[in-house]
Amino acid sequence: MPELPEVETVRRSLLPHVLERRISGLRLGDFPGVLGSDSIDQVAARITGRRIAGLDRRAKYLLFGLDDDSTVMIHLRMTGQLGVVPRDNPRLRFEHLAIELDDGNDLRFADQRKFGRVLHLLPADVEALDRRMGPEPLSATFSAQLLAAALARRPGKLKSVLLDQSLVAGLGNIYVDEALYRSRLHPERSARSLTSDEVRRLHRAIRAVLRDSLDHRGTTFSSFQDANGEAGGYGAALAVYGRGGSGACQRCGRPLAKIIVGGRGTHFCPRCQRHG
DNA sequence: TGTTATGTTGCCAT
DNA sequence: TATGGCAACATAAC
Repeated sequence: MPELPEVETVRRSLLPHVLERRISGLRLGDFPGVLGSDSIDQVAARITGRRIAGLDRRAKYLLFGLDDDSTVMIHLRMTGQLGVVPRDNPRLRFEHLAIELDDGNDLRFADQRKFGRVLHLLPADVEALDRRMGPEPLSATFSAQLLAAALARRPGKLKSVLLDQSLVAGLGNIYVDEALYRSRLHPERSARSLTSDEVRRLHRAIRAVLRDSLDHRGTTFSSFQDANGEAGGYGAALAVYGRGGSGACQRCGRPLAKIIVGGRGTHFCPRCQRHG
Protein backbone atom coordinates (compact mmCIF):
# COMPACT_ATOMS: atom_id res chain seq x y z
CA MET A 1 0.00 0.00 0.00
CA PRO A 2 2.62 2.53 0.78
CA GLU A 3 2.79 5.23 -1.88
CA LEU A 4 4.08 8.75 -1.42
CA PRO A 5 1.55 9.93 1.22
CA GLU A 6 1.92 6.75 3.26
CA VAL A 7 5.73 6.75 3.18
CA GLU A 8 5.79 10.43 4.08
CA THR A 9 3.39 9.70 6.97
CA VAL A 10 5.72 6.99 8.23
CA ARG A 11 8.66 9.39 7.95
CA ARG A 12 6.93 12.10 9.96
CA SER A 13 5.76 9.72 12.67
CA LEU A 14 9.18 8.10 12.91
CA LEU A 15 11.28 11.26 13.00
CA PRO A 16 11.02 12.19 16.70
CA HIS A 17 11.84 8.62 17.73
CA VAL A 18 15.02 8.20 15.69
CA LEU A 19 16.60 11.62 15.15
CA GLU A 20 19.94 11.99 16.98
CA ARG A 21 19.76 8.40 18.25
CA ARG A 22 22.85 6.24 17.94
CA ILE A 23 22.62 2.71 16.53
CA SER A 24 23.84 0.28 19.16
CA GLY A 25 23.19 -3.05 17.43
CA LEU A 26 21.21 -5.12 14.94
CA ARG A 27 19.08 -8.23 15.33
CA LEU A 28 18.00 -10.33 12.36
CA GLY A 29 14.80 -12.37 12.20
CA ASP A 30 14.37 -15.51 10.10
CA PHE A 31 14.62 -13.77 6.71
CA PRO A 32 18.22 -12.66 6.06
CA GLY A 33 17.22 -11.54 2.55
CA VAL A 34 15.75 -8.38 4.06
CA LEU A 35 19.33 -7.02 3.92
CA GLY A 36 19.70 -7.84 0.23
CA SER A 37 22.96 -9.63 -0.46
CA ASP A 38 24.77 -8.22 2.61
CA SER A 39 25.20 -10.28 5.75
CA ILE A 40 24.03 -9.11 9.16
CA ASP A 41 27.67 -8.96 10.31
CA GLN A 42 28.71 -6.77 7.39
CA VAL A 43 25.88 -4.31 7.96
CA ALA A 44 26.31 -4.30 11.72
CA ALA A 45 30.03 -3.55 11.36
CA ARG A 46 29.25 -0.58 9.13
CA ILE A 47 26.44 1.07 11.09
CA THR A 48 26.90 0.20 14.75
CA GLY A 49 27.91 3.31 16.67
CA ARG A 50 26.64 5.67 13.96
CA ARG A 51 24.28 8.51 14.82
CA ILE A 52 21.06 9.06 12.83
CA ALA A 53 21.50 12.64 11.63
CA GLY A 54 18.46 12.91 9.38
CA LEU A 55 15.46 11.11 7.92
CA ASP A 56 14.37 11.97 4.39
CA ARG A 57 12.01 10.53 1.80
CA ARG A 58 12.71 10.21 -1.91
CA ALA A 59 9.87 8.71 -3.97
CA LYS A 60 8.75 5.74 -1.84
CA TYR A 61 12.15 5.28 -0.20
CA LEU A 62 12.97 6.22 3.40
CA LEU A 63 16.55 7.45 3.79
CA PHE A 64 18.12 7.47 7.24
CA GLY A 65 21.17 9.71 6.96
CA LEU A 66 24.01 8.62 9.25
CA ASP A 67 26.78 10.81 10.65
CA ASP A 68 29.39 9.30 8.30
CA ASP A 69 27.33 10.35 5.24
CA SER A 70 26.20 6.80 4.55
CA THR A 71 22.50 5.95 4.45
CA VAL A 72 20.17 3.24 5.66
CA MET A 73 17.54 2.91 2.94
CA ILE A 74 14.22 1.24 3.69
CA HIS A 75 11.58 0.39 1.10
CA LEU A 76 8.28 -0.93 2.43
CA ARG A 77 7.11 -2.32 -0.93
CA MET A 78 3.60 -3.72 -0.43
CA THR A 79 3.31 -4.74 3.21
CA GLY A 80 6.36 -3.44 5.06
CA GLN A 81 5.83 -1.80 8.44
CA LEU A 82 8.06 0.19 10.79
CA GLY A 83 7.67 0.93 14.47
CA VAL A 84 9.67 2.01 17.50
CA VAL A 85 9.17 -0.10 20.64
CA PRO A 86 11.05 -0.85 23.87
CA ARG A 87 13.85 -3.37 23.43
CA ASP A 88 12.15 -6.06 25.53
CA ASN A 89 8.86 -5.96 23.62
CA PRO A 90 8.07 -9.33 22.03
CA ARG A 91 9.00 -9.90 18.41
CA LEU A 92 6.36 -8.76 15.98
CA ARG A 93 4.66 -11.13 13.60
CA PHE A 94 6.75 -11.06 10.38
CA GLU A 95 9.51 -9.07 12.07
CA HIS A 96 12.69 -9.33 9.99
CA LEU A 97 15.02 -6.76 11.51
CA ALA A 98 15.46 -4.79 14.73
CA ILE A 99 17.79 -1.78 14.72
CA GLU A 100 18.76 -1.20 18.35
CA LEU A 101 18.87 2.46 19.42
CA ASP A 102 20.87 3.96 22.27
CA ASP A 103 17.77 5.02 24.23
CA GLY A 104 16.68 1.43 24.89
CA ASN A 105 14.19 1.28 22.02
CA ASP A 106 14.28 -0.71 18.78
CA LEU A 107 13.35 0.42 15.31
CA ARG A 108 11.53 -2.70 14.08
CA PHE A 109 10.93 -3.66 10.45
CA ALA A 110 8.20 -6.22 9.74
CA ASP A 111 6.93 -7.39 6.36
CA GLN A 112 4.36 -10.08 5.73
CA ARG A 113 5.28 -10.63 2.11
CA LYS A 114 9.07 -10.26 2.38
CA PHE A 115 9.31 -7.82 -0.53
CA GLY A 116 10.59 -4.86 1.51
CA ARG A 117 14.31 -4.21 1.97
CA VAL A 118 16.66 -2.51 4.42
CA LEU A 119 19.95 -1.64 2.70
CA HIS A 120 23.05 0.24 3.81
CA LEU A 121 24.12 2.59 1.02
CA LEU A 122 27.12 4.78 0.31
CA PRO A 123 26.63 8.32 -1.01
CA ALA A 124 27.20 7.21 -4.61
CA ASP A 125 24.40 4.62 -4.27
CA VAL A 126 21.99 7.24 -2.98
CA GLU A 127 22.91 9.59 -5.81
CA ALA A 128 22.24 6.83 -8.34
CA LEU A 129 18.88 6.15 -6.73
CA ASP A 130 18.03 9.83 -6.85
CA ARG A 131 19.00 10.09 -10.52
CA ARG A 132 16.81 7.26 -11.67
CA MET A 133 13.72 8.71 -9.94
CA GLY A 134 11.56 11.32 -11.63
CA PRO A 135 10.67 14.63 -9.93
CA GLU A 136 8.86 14.76 -6.61
CA PRO A 137 5.27 15.59 -7.59
CA LEU A 138 4.78 18.01 -4.67
CA SER A 139 7.97 19.93 -5.35
CA ALA A 140 8.14 23.19 -7.27
CA THR A 141 10.19 21.57 -10.03
CA PHE A 142 7.25 19.35 -11.02
CA SER A 143 5.49 21.69 -13.44
CA ALA A 144 2.74 21.01 -15.95
CA GLN A 145 5.25 21.71 -18.72
CA LEU A 146 7.62 19.09 -17.31
CA LEU A 147 4.79 16.56 -17.12
CA ALA A 148 3.74 17.37 -20.69
CA ALA A 149 7.27 16.82 -21.98
CA ALA A 150 7.57 13.53 -20.09
CA LEU A 151 4.21 12.21 -21.36
CA ALA A 152 5.01 13.21 -24.93
CA ARG A 153 8.11 11.00 -24.85
CA ARG A 154 6.23 7.86 -23.85
CA PRO A 155 4.24 5.60 -26.15
CA GLY A 156 2.32 3.63 -23.51
CA LYS A 157 -1.04 3.93 -21.83
CA LEU A 158 -1.50 6.87 -19.50
CA LYS A 159 -1.97 4.73 -16.40
CA SER A 160 1.12 2.59 -17.01
CA VAL A 161 3.25 5.62 -17.76
CA LEU A 162 2.19 7.37 -14.54
CA LEU A 163 3.20 4.30 -12.53
CA ASP A 164 6.74 4.57 -13.90
CA GLN A 165 8.80 6.09 -11.06
CA SER A 166 11.34 7.54 -13.49
CA LEU A 167 8.65 9.86 -14.84
CA VAL A 168 7.06 11.05 -11.62
CA ALA A 169 8.19 9.62 -8.29
CA GLY A 170 5.83 8.34 -5.65
CA LEU A 171 2.57 7.54 -7.43
CA GLY A 172 1.21 4.00 -7.10
CA ASN A 173 -1.94 2.20 -8.09
CA ILE A 174 -4.28 4.03 -5.72
CA TYR A 175 -3.27 7.61 -6.47
CA VAL A 176 -2.93 7.12 -10.21
CA ASP A 177 -6.54 5.92 -10.36
CA GLU A 178 -7.68 8.79 -8.14
CA ALA A 179 -5.77 11.43 -10.13
CA LEU A 180 -7.12 10.13 -13.44
CA TYR A 181 -10.66 10.23 -12.07
CA ARG A 182 -10.22 13.78 -10.84
CA SER A 183 -8.85 14.91 -14.17
CA ARG A 184 -11.53 12.93 -16.08
CA LEU A 185 -8.97 11.07 -18.19
CA HIS A 186 -9.34 7.47 -19.35
CA PRO A 187 -6.55 5.24 -17.96
CA GLU A 188 -6.00 3.64 -21.38
CA ARG A 189 -5.53 6.90 -23.24
CA SER A 190 -2.21 7.08 -25.00
CA ALA A 191 0.10 9.18 -22.83
CA ARG A 192 1.21 11.08 -25.93
CA SER A 193 -2.31 12.04 -26.94
CA LEU A 194 -3.10 14.51 -24.17
CA THR A 195 -3.77 18.13 -25.03
CA SER A 196 -1.99 20.77 -22.99
CA ASP A 197 -5.26 21.51 -21.20
CA GLU A 198 -5.61 17.85 -20.25
CA VAL A 199 -2.03 17.74 -18.98
CA ARG A 200 -2.72 20.79 -16.82
CA ARG A 201 -5.80 19.09 -15.37
CA LEU A 202 -3.80 15.95 -14.66
CA HIS A 203 -0.97 17.91 -13.07
CA ARG A 204 -3.36 19.69 -10.73
CA ALA A 205 -5.17 16.45 -9.92
CA ILE A 206 -1.97 14.58 -9.05
CA ARG A 207 -0.90 17.29 -6.64
CA ALA A 208 -4.36 17.72 -5.13
CA VAL A 209 -4.93 14.04 -4.43
CA LEU A 210 -1.48 13.59 -2.87
CA ARG A 211 -1.91 16.66 -0.68
CA ASP A 212 -5.40 15.60 0.43
CA SER A 213 -4.16 12.15 1.33
CA LEU A 214 -1.17 13.56 3.22
CA ASP A 215 -3.57 15.72 5.23
CA HIS A 216 -5.33 12.50 6.29
CA ARG A 217 -2.04 10.67 6.96
CA GLY A 218 -2.46 8.36 3.98
CA THR A 219 -4.76 5.53 3.02
CA THR A 220 -5.11 2.30 4.97
CA PHE A 221 -6.53 -0.19 2.52
CA SER A 222 -5.44 -3.31 4.34
CA SER A 223 -2.17 -3.28 6.23
CA PHE A 224 -0.74 0.23 6.23
CA GLN A 225 0.05 1.88 9.55
CA ASP A 226 2.39 4.65 10.64
CA ALA A 227 5.29 4.29 13.10
CA ASN A 228 2.87 4.60 16.01
CA GLY A 229 0.59 1.85 14.69
CA GLU A 230 -2.11 4.27 13.57
CA ALA A 231 -4.10 3.76 10.37
CA GLY A 232 -4.37 6.42 7.68
CA GLY A 233 -7.66 8.28 7.32
CA TYR A 234 -7.92 8.81 3.59
CA GLY A 235 -9.63 5.52 2.64
CA ALA A 236 -13.14 6.93 3.04
CA ALA A 237 -12.26 9.79 0.70
CA LEU A 238 -11.19 7.60 -2.21
CA ALA A 239 -13.50 8.27 -5.16
CA VAL A 240 -12.77 5.23 -7.32
CA TYR A 241 -10.02 3.01 -5.91
CA GLY A 242 -11.50 -0.26 -4.65
CA ARG A 243 -15.00 0.80 -5.72
CA GLY A 244 -15.10 -0.46 -9.28
CA GLY A 245 -17.91 -2.98 -9.81
CA SER A 246 -19.91 -1.95 -6.76
CA GLY A 247 -19.56 1.79 -6.22
CA ALA A 248 -21.16 4.68 -8.07
CA CYS A 249 -19.51 7.73 -9.58
CA GLN A 250 -19.83 10.80 -7.33
CA ARG A 251 -20.10 12.97 -10.41
CA CYS A 252 -22.67 11.21 -12.60
CA GLY A 253 -24.07 8.48 -10.34
CA ARG A 254 -23.38 5.68 -12.78
CA PRO A 255 -21.57 2.48 -11.81
CA LEU A 256 -17.79 2.54 -11.62
CA ALA A 257 -15.83 -0.02 -13.62
CA LYS A 258 -12.80 -2.17 -12.89
CA ILE A 259 -10.49 -3.32 -15.68
CA ILE A 260 -6.89 -4.52 -15.93
CA VAL A 261 -4.38 -2.09 -17.41
CA GLY A 262 -0.75 -3.12 -17.63
CA GLY A 263 -1.50 -5.97 -15.27
CA ARG A 264 -2.85 -3.68 -12.57
CA GLY A 265 -6.40 -3.44 -11.27
CA THR A 266 -7.77 -0.14 -12.57
CA HIS A 267 -10.84 1.68 -11.26
CA PHE A 268 -12.62 4.43 -13.17
CA CYS A 269 -15.92 5.91 -14.36
CA PRO A 270 -16.57 4.88 -17.99
CA ARG A 271 -18.88 7.84 -18.50
CA CYS A 272 -16.80 10.64 -17.00
CA GLN A 273 -13.41 9.33 -18.13
CA ARG A 274 -13.71 8.86 -21.86
CA HIS A 275 -11.16 8.03 -24.48
CA GLY A 276 -11.74 11.18 -26.54
C1' DT B 1 -10.82 -26.49 -1.08
C1' DG B 2 -8.95 -24.31 -5.09
C1' DT B 3 -8.44 -20.07 -7.54
C1' DT B 4 -7.62 -15.34 -7.75
C1' DA B 5 -6.35 -10.91 -6.26
C1' DT B 6 -3.46 -7.72 -3.49
C1' DG B 7 -0.46 -1.76 -2.56
C1' DT B 8 5.87 -2.42 -5.69
C1' DT B 9 9.85 -3.08 -8.10
C1' DG B 10 13.42 -5.28 -10.77
C1' DC B 11 14.60 -8.62 -13.91
C1' DC B 12 13.94 -11.11 -18.07
C1' DA B 13 12.65 -11.76 -22.72
C1' DT B 14 11.14 -9.61 -26.72
C1' DT C 1 16.93 0.87 -25.48
C1' DA C 2 12.49 0.41 -24.22
C1' DT C 3 8.49 -2.04 -22.74
C1' DG C 4 5.41 -5.63 -21.22
C1' DG C 5 4.98 -9.50 -18.26
C1' DC C 6 6.00 -11.82 -14.34
C1' DA C 7 8.23 -13.34 -10.06
C1' DA C 8 9.23 -12.48 -5.23
C1' DC C 9 5.61 -14.04 -0.92
C1' DA C 10 1.65 -14.65 2.41
C1' DT C 11 -2.92 -14.09 3.12
C1' DA C 12 -7.90 -13.05 2.41
C1' DA C 13 -11.91 -13.47 -0.13
C1' DC C 14 -14.76 -15.65 -3.25
